[in-house]
Amino acid sequence: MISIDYQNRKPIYEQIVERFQILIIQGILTPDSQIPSVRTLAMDLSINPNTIQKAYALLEQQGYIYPIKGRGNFVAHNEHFIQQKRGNFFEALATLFKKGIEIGITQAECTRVMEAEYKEVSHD
Amino acid sequence: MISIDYQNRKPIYEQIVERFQILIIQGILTPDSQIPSVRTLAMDLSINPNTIQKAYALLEQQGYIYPIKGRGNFVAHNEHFIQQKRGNFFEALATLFKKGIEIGITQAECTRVMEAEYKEVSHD
Amino acid sequence: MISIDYQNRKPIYEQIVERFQILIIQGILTPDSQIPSVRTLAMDLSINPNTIQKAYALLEQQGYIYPIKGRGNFVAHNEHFIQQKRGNFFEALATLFKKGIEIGITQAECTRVMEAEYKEVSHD
Amino acid sequence: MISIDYQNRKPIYEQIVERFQILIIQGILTPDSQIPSVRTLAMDLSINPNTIQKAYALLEQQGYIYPIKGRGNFVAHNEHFIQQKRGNFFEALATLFKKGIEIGITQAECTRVMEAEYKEVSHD
DNA sequence: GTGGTCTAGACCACA
DNA sequence: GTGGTCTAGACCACA
Repeated sequence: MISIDYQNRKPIYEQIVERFQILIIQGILTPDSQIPSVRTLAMDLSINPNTIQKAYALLEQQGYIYPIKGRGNFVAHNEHFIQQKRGNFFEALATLFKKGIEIGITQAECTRVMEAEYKEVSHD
Repeated sequence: MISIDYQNRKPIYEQIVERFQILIIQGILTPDSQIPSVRTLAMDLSINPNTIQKAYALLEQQGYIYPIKGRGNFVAHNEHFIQQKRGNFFEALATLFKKGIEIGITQAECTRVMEAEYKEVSHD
Repeated sequence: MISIDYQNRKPIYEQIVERFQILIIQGILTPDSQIPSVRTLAMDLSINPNTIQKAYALLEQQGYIYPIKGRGNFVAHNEHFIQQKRGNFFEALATLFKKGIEIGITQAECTRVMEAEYKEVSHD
Repeated sequence: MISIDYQNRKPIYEQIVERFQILIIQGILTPDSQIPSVRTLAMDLSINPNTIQKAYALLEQQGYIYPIKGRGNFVAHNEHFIQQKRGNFFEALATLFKKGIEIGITQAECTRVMEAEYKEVSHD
């Protein structure tokens, strides 16, 4: 369920954080269910445990997961972070539109891209 | 015309590169016009000449500017890179929409953001 | 595998870039294999790490290598750049013949040089 | 008769030197004929007189021209430098073939380029 | 004065 | 340990 894209310029720990965020928001990982241990996931992805550690620390800090000492990490039940994610998205979108406007991209061109992406989904 | 945002996580040299790209694409810097010398710009922004050097080297490599030895750097006349920039934008936009879809953002919500940004521009 | 010619007027970083290009094109450095770290190579050649950094940055930009943060740099698998290199060669060759023609060099003389070089190789 | 290519990475003074060498070798500039003064040529090409000065100094040093104080610079009559030029050419050609061999260019491919260039000339 | 190369050395993020 | 960014400063070729 977690995979790493080494071509991606984003740091690995960030990729892991985002992947878990999406799985939790989409409800694929349900509240109170256990997530893989640091060691297990590190082995599975064959990356440094420090990296997983860092990702889990961030997820905990953001309220996505909670630890139980000696047992492991579990998905929190908190609807709050969906709003955070949505906020981040809208901010990123607005920033991108600003950049597009700077280089002369028209609204019509953006609409075309948007429709293409959303149509693709409705076919699934 | 060039300013640095130290809050920005982007490296200084990248900020400079992007700023020049926009000024050139928008036609504010016209072909064959001279851009500030490495030393001058370094002084103006009070940063190290090496950092400017790096930015200029990238701009040259991407075809935005060309150097004349002993004279300085000049804006190239190449319509080619506008297309590159546009391509990058559309790719980034599509990627962002994909992310939005993953967290349940609707097309209507994206449209609202888009219209807000484009209306702001038409008011200028 | 990498050596520097201080007599050569070419900058050190360029010599390093070209050396790696050849090693990669010849398949001596295979795709996904790791190349020496910036610091290691700098120590081995007893030059400044920044110079290696610059060479690696260029190789990355040209698609010859790709970095994994915190791990190192690796040879990319891209057949594309062999064509680039070939193109560059043919262009350089044509330019040189034009110069030869200007000073009255005959085709027969060029052929003689060519055969000498290619014979030398077949003896290896 | 002299023109400068600013796109060319070669320094201007070198371009001027080479251009004169060719004109002299080809006999277009005949022995004892006067070449333009430093100032005149600098004006015509609208470049720095220092640059012409440097070019003429090199040409004199290589025996292509000789100065007469108060009168100007004149073409020398020396068949010697044609041999030099030829030597340089053959050396450059051999070096280039070596590079081509390194990246797997065949002799047949080189021959094709050579024939194309020489055919083009015979049509003139 | 102009850009280009290089060294020495610091500091940071990431794994 | 690994690469990436940046500063300070020197030295060079070129115009």
